[in-house]
Amino acid sequence: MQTPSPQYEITWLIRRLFRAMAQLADTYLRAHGLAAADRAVLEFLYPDEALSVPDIAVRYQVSRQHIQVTVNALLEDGFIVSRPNPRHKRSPLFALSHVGRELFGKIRAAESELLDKLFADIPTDDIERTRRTLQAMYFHNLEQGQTHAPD
Amino acid sequence: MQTPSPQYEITWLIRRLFRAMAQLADTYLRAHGLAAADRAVLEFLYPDEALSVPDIAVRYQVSRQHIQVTVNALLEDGFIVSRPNPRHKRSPLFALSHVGRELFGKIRAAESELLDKLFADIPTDDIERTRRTLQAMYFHNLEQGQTHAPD
DNA sequence: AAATATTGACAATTAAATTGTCAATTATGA
DNA sequence: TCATAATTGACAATTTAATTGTCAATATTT
Repeated sequence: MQTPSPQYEITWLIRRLFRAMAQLADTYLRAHGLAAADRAVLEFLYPDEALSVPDIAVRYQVSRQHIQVTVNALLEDGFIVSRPNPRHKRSPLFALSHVGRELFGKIRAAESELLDKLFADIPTDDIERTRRTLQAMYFHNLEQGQTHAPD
Repeated sequence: MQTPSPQYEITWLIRRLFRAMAQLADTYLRAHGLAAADRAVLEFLYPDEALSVPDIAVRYQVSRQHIQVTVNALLEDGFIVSRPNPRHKRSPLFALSHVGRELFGKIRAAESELLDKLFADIPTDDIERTRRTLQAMYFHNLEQGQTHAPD
């Protein structure tokens, strides 16, 4: 009945925006044969980080078995490559292949056009503050947050 | 390789935060026997709005059949009540029951404590700007956005 | 070396949602 | 007004993303 707090509205908007974005993303990800989890994996590897399957699962906060399947498929499709892991002899590290990096770059480029339109009316300063606020929320969550580790 | 634009980071953070929030919410929603879709329906009705099943489906951007099932269950559990719809004789409007309003109020109260902690370090002005920015993104999306209407 | 933990592979299951279909209304427009 | 088109609720089947469980192999720790 009362107006909800801005904090509450932010969480509400995050939920609504996520759905809207996911729906839009699905259309163009499918065009490349990718699902949301594939995209997440490529995204984690894009900053030239080589990660193991359990590493990615922890970051994505998803079961390692799920990421295992995703990674195996991406490997099969040639979007990522495996290399030996100095810290675990059994569990290799994965990095983007040339093809994978090119693909993800293309996706990012297409998205950046959409984003420019989406943020066209919003002052630069507000964009930066929004980024900082969400970043702080995310850090806060990582500190407190229940780790997804039933294994 | 280059630093991503703040716009991109915002969308990335929305995706990550959604997952983190959903995981947390699941734990306390389950305690009341509710799923995410139940919560969404109660949330849409909380501002004393009476909506039909198709109305809710459009707002939640989800198939009307899915909401139909959700609404039927909430009705059965006594969290919502139906009343005649002056604009459609066949499709009733739904509103929160006393019990439903009380339940959702309790959920909101519990959440507001979590939110206070989450936003504790963030300046009020930044919170308000973040809200406005996300709101603008959401409106923008609603205007352009592909309506989910395969029916 | 023995005990413990992690990992990959595979299978079964769950949960949220979509899609399809049908009959009954309800709205529209010629 | 009457015929036609669209909407709605009910039900079923299917899809998809993900979890959970289990096992053997390998690593790590004590």
